[in-house]
Amino acid sequence: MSQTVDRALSILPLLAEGPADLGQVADRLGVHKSTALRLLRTLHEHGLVYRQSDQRYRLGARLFALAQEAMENLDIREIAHPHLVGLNERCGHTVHLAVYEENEVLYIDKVESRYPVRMYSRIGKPVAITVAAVAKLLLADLPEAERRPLAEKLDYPLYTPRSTPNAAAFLKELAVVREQGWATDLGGHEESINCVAAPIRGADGRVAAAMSVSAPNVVVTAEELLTLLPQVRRTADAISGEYSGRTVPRD
Amino acid sequence: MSQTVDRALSILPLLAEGPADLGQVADRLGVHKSTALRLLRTLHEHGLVYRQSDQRYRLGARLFALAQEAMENLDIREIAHPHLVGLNERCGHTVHLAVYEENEVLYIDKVESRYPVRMYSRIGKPVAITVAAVAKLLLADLPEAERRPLAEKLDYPLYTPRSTPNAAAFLKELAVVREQGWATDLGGHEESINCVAAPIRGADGRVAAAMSVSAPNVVVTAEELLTLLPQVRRTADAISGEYSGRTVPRD
DNA sequence: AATGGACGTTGCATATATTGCAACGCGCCT
DNA sequence: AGGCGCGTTGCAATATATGCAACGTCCATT
Repeated sequence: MSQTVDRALSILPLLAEGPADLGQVADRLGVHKSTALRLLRTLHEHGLVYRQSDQRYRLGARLFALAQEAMENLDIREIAHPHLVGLNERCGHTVHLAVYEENEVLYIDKVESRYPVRMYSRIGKPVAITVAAVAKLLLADLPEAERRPLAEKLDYPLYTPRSTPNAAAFLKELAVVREQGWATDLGGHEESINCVAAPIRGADGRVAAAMSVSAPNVVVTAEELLTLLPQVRRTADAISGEYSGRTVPRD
Repeated sequence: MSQTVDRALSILPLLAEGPADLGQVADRLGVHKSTALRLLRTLHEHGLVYRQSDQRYRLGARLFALAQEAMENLDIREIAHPHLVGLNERCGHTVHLAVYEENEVLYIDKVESRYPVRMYSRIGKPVAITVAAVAKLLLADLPEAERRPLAEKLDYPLYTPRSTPNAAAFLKELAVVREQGWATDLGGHEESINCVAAPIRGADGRVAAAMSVSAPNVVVTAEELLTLLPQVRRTADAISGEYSGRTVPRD
């Protein structure tokens, strides 16, 4: 909509790939070097871009600060955090909190497993949307008109033989998940990792976030993990109650 | 330099404070609503801004993703991380990694204390530059021509009675730190928290990053914490060796 | 030591993209 | 119903971003 801003913002993902010099940036934007220079300068003034000692540009520090600050203002995260920690203390496994946003599901909080074997994930990173238990819950609650086109637009990478293979299977799974009110990922993303997840609902009853407990096979079997389901649901419900303003936090 | 981009980017910190609607954004930018709308739309297309269900804008998902990617490109972080974890396993306290960038010092990694009492800090957040042990190391190594003006430009907030009071005291402290090759913060930021820090150097001998161990008085006294100094320095040196390509990581 | 090239930077004229305005549509509350 | 607040759109005016060409600097090559 705004060409100048559009160009400037296009620089960011470009630099996310790695540092680049002025010429490279100008080329990839398809603009004159002087134009690229001025855009980079503006980004620089705002701290989004940093000029390292070899004169090349890379993403800047303020980006972290902004992301961090924004995180803190996601109030669902604030409300949920103590509950996630509590659950982690009780069961010991990795606990995740995720939300849906613009065709993506992303982790916004995480409490690490207290077992030595941990799973790989990062808050802020988009989730494997076709297999993750939290993603199933979040997508299952989308309006039909949004869910179907999205499902058909997605890629269905076969992380493992148990990964969701295609849109049809995914939509079927989502229907099951919506019905039962919880979801699992049994080795669909990484062969040896299982997850159980439950939805967190806002005042309007819509799914506002989802949380999960994950553990590798070497620590607990899938069956054992499933015995935690009631605990996970209780925790999610507690968060829902607080988030929707029905209950107050206990101190 | 570029008015349009400048305005657009000014929206980001504004939204970091919390969600805002179109009118608020326009007011704070000092532009017409229609202008603000178009800027927000462009930011939206790039995923930096998200429109929540109540129509208000807040920072979007791609910002998190970008911040993450930017982090990953800081290769010093990658190299240092296992060392930080190792040190944390040995001493149990909170371990921080920080770098200097554009008149700021910021944490880029952190391993949480294993004691129940933890200190408050966030990666991505600018550090209390006048008192933090890591900041002293990073600034102490700046060229004189850069260090002095910076020191004089800084504010010297009195977090505690032991905070660095002014530029003169700070520059003196930096000279000591540069000489001895390590730094401390003994209750200068928060009354009950002490830190010991050591520098990480690149191939050219310049300080590329700094790491610290922090613990509250209730866990260990300042004297006890200081006994960890050799360990901290060994860890920092190990990272330096690997970062500068002199040694190879042991696996 | 001299030369060539690559790269970043600046001033300037042009044209294009951005701006503010005014009007419209929509939902909400009185 | 009617008025108000808010977001949205088309348009004309002009402020603004753009590409160009020239310059400076650093580095590698002859």
